[in-house]
Amino acid sequence: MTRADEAFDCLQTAIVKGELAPGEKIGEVELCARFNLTRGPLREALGRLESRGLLVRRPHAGVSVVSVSVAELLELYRIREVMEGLAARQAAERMTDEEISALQSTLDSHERLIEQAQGQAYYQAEGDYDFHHRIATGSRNTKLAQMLLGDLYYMVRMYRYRLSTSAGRPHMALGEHRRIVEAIAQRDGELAEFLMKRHINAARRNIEKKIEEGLLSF
Amino acid sequence: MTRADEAFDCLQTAIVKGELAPGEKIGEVELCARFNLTRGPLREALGRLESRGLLVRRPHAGVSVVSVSVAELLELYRIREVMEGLAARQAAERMTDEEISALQSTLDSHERLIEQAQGQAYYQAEGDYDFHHRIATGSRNTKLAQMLLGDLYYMVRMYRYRLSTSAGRPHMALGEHRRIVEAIAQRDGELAEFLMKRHINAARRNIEKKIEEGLLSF
DNA sequence: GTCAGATGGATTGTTGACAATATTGAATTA
DNA sequence: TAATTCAATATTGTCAACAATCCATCTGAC
Repeated sequence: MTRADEAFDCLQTAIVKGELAPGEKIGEVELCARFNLTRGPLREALGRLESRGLLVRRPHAGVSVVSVSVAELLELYRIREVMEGLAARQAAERMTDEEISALQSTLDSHERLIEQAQGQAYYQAEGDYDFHHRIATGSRNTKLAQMLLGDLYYMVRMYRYRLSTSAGRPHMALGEHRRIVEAIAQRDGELAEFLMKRHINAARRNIEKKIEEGLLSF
Repeated sequence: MTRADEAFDCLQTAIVKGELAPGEKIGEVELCARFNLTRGPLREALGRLESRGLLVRRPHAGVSVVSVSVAELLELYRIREVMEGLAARQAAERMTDEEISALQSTLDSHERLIEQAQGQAYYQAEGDYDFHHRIATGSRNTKLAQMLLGDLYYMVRMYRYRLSTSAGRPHMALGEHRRIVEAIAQRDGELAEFLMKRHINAARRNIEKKIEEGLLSF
């Protein structure tokens, strides 16, 4: 692992976890001091992060974490809907039997986690992330998995940390997950796509509802 | 425009146009000499390109242009199908009337270009690119446009240059384009999505057919 | 008092040299 | 003769200094 990779990981998690506030204009030397880096690798990491849309960089004017809106979060869910629908369909066609049973096992442990840590949003979010992660890789579509895992999920997690809006509908989400896995196990790609799209659509509408209720501030 | 940006553009077009062969392991100093750059900006550009999946970089082992297969090209078309379907739907909902008439105008000029330069694959491909470009931006979905314009289209164009497989069905494609624009003009997002998906699906099957006929070598 | 312009400071962009590591080739041994 | 190990070399990763550019503040005029 090279220094630039370390810098990339550190900065990415820092942005996702909200340790670097959105819109915050932050200098390179300050970042170097904070993460014990030198400017060379840092700049490489900054370039990569800019290319992924997590921060913007104006020439001679410094870098700033991308400032975001709920409207854009909803747009992300629209993208997720179609892309993860495709991922579910291809996963149903291509996952090995071992992968499918492993997926079912993770759902079981998610269920236990939900029962144990009632309302602990963090674990729910992690379980959700695990589920979608497995299906993305199971699609055997390299670019699709790359775009989902490398771009979209990081942005969604960033919003999650920032708004602390991990749905709050764990049981319902788990049930939807089970039905999707069922469709995959039956190798019914069309149904898996339909269910996945509906699942993400429900999550998006849940956020919209919270906005209408005034529970999400901006 | 900074040196790193120049390097990024130069390298990207060089990769897309095939001037840098796939799988070719190329040294940094050679790249510097070729594009009149120093290693600092070059490395930044390399990081960005790696993050976009156009080249791979193993530590202490050099960079090499991503080597690709037709199977992966077909996977790209699967992704395009769902993403551009979404783009068409949102474009139908959100494009301004001015944008729509501009889109119709571009189709007219494409038609003239096809008539004039019969079989000149290059212009057809450029026209096709223009069409999809306008719809992606017209979706008003920042991230969606970014993913399509910044990632997928460059990869597709790379394959196009490499295989010189610009469909060869210009009139049919133009007709499909017209029907899509018609749906957008009528603000029928659902129809626009359906037609766009079918359009890209047809393009993918056209490539598959050529493979079966042995016209595409690898 | 306010706006315009210029200057100083700070920050970014760039460069070249230095250190660390993988590859390649040759030499040795089984 | 083939495989393996070792060393030389070339290439990449890293660093610190230099140059270019922007931003803010200060000064001056209207």
